[in-house]
Amino acid sequence: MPTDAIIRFLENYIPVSEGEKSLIQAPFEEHVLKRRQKLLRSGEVCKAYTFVVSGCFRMYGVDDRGFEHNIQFVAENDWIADMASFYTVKASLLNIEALEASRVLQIGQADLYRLYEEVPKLNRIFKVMIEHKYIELQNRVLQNFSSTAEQRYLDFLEQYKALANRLPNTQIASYLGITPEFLSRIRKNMQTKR
Amino acid sequence: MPTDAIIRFLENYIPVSEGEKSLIQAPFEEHVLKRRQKLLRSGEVCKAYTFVVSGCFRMYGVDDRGFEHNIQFVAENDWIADMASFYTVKASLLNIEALEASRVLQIGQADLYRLYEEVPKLNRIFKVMIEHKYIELQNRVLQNFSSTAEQRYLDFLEQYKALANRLPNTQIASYLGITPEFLSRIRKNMQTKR
DNA sequence: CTGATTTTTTAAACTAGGTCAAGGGTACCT
DNA sequence: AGGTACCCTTGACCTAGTTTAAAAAATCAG
Repeated sequence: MPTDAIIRFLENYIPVSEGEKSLIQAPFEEHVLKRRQKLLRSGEVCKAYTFVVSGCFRMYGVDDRGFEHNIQFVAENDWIADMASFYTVKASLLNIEALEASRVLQIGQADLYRLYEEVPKLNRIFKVMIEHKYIELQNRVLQNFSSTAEQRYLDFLEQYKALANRLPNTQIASYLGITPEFLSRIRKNMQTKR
Repeated sequence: MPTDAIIRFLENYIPVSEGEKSLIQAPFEEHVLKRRQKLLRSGEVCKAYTFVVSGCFRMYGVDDRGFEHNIQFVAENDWIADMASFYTVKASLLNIEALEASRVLQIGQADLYRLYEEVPKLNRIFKVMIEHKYIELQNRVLQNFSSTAEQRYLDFLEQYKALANRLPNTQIASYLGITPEFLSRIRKNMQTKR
């Protein structure tokens, strides 16, 4: 069953009984996406919390000049949602797009809130999960202090080794907040250094 | 009682019974800080979750060249902690420093975890609280996309009107990721524009 | 296998923001 | 009242990263 992956994920935090398992698994719906297809478009309300079974997504915003800026990448066995939009039920400023053909499981607001009631320990699990997400985001902010773009690129490669190979450099540049042209120059520079 | 402020804060989320109130209030310890005094130094483990009763703090990191970068400001009726260090019990990369004479209430890890058991609804409240913190941090990341420093400064003034008046411009510059000199130039420019 | 789309690289001109150095203002401590 | 520490501003010069444009390389869909 594809929802087994969710249970495995949750059990990394706290064990879950058989009865709870079926309660949890029931409301999730499976979806298959092609490369480039979107889970969320800015302007829409983010109506679902998404678990990635396979594939890879980027979450990005668009600035006033139309440039895209990646905020995070999410691959298999992780969750993605625009929490700001999901919890406030307001239009999202973000987009979520598949970078590869992907398979996901989604749960809507109403179902998730019902689950919180039926399986109260989910509050604890999701609290911890969001703490992890917060820490990850804070590390992203901290990383941006490393003054030069080259250092940030090296940090990125170290932290997301596995992912980095799957991502086009244009996407990485957008994450680092530089142009693809400049990233290309950084890479060239790094070669001649060693 | 100073811990009443905490109850008022929690009741913004979910009502709390009298019995729960005293359970919650018991473990908090009050501390008074002078301007410049630190709640947390990088290298230490963040051992306490702090509620600000009055005053104002900045959380900042220091880059490899010794420059400080403010990550967030927190004023009265809000919480501050380095979650990364608090929850992982590892050395923090951050500092927390009073920008004004301040009064705080602190709870340690062990006490907080015991409280989560005694008053399970705190899991729900803290989950929501951390969601809010996450959203705030994500907005910070998004705001940084507004390409020019001037736009980011205007956004900051709009979002933190009240706080902005209390903060020296050097601190604001450090938050915006620019030098105080350049912020000064932006401000001069804005005057001549209108 | 092939044409089409996307990605990566190069290079030259340009700009936002940084650096360094110095002067003046303000607030607090004693 | 006077000193010390902090804060804000200004100017001249410098550099990391952008822009634009164009071509080479890689990847994808049919």
